[in-house]
Amino acid sequence: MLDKAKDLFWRKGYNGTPPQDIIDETGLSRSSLYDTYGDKHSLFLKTLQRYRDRETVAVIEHLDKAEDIPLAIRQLFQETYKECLLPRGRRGCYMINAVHEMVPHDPKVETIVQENRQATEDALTRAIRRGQQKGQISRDHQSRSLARFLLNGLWGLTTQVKSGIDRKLAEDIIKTTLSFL
Amino acid sequence: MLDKAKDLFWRKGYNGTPPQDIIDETGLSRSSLYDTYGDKHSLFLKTLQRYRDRETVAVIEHLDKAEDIPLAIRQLFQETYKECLLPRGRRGCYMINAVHEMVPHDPKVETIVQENRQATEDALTRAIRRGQQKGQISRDHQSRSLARFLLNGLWGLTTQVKSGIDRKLAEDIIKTTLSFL
DNA sequence: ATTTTTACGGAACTTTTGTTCCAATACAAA
DNA sequence: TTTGTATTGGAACAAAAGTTCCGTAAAAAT
Repeated sequence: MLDKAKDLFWRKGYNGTPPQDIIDETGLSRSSLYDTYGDKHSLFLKTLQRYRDRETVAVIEHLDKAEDIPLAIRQLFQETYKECLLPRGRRGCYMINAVHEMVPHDPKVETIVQENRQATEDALTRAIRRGQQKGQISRDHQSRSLARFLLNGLWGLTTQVKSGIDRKLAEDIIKTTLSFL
Repeated sequence: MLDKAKDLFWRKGYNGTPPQDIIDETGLSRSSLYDTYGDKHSLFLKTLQRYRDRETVAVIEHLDKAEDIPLAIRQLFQETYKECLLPRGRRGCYMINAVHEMVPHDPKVETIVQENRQATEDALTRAIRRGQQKGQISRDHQSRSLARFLLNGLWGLTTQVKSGIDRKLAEDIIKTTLSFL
């Protein structure tokens, strides 16, 4: 159920998804929806937390378990690219959509997004530090600065994909970005 | 008038700005608003075109006139940072807000955004090519690839600022990104 | 088997949103 | 001065959004 609601919010945004759509998509009754999840805003928060608990945690594990760090980072970029496109058309990244639609006027969403951002930066930093120790990644910059740089490129990529760039362009961006490691 | 409407859309988004707010902010009467600008969507398109005709054109001129290319690019990043914050709080970049809120389901907005993106990429490419000829910028990558890379970093930055990163973090990202030129 | 809890269908209600209409007023051109 | 043209204030409307309520049915617990 939460996944279906998440999918709707993902593709059409929070404001673009009326309760009726959620009811149609999930098959849940109107009253059950409100009884179980509270109002629409609470429901959205639950889907956002669910996203963090699944997707973000998976990314962090992926990085923490990686042996070949440059490869793991390349995979992260490529997976992010795919996730922004599928299924059913350009939809961007759930967290970053939330940044744009909700963060400036929604403290609860802001908190989740910032925690999420920080956790990802930390995981990237750990991975890069290990990569530097292994000699897989340049030591010209501090691991944390590189992590921030990569995260910035990743966030840029999600927006570019949503704006409609084609696959070749995306790969050129990824290639150039990763060449600096 | 268009600037006041633009400012509202910028801070609160298209869906977050009801006609009443536009009326209150501009002092225009309800009927004049609809007589002069058509419906809300047409009004939004006009503000977006206005943004392109002013801000984007200014960026392109800035790049095309620059002598010290790395400096000009640094200024572009720093100006973008400021523009995302002021006035009246984090608001991001007008074009990129439009990407997130409108592009996936609005062909007219999509067209404007893509033209805008392409024009900026082209201007960055010209500037980088000149910088490479002058020996100010590394020739390790093609000018167009570097331009795409920078644009990606710029778009990432606008989102990060909107998400609430502080000044130091923004400067670290800018510094690392520009160090690869 | 009976009580308690949970879920459902659907009517109904309040706001908000986006838009139109019209009569009255100001303004410009003739 | 008259005549035509914008501009305004504001009422009014239809549709959509978000939420609540309630009587009934299904499920679980006792």
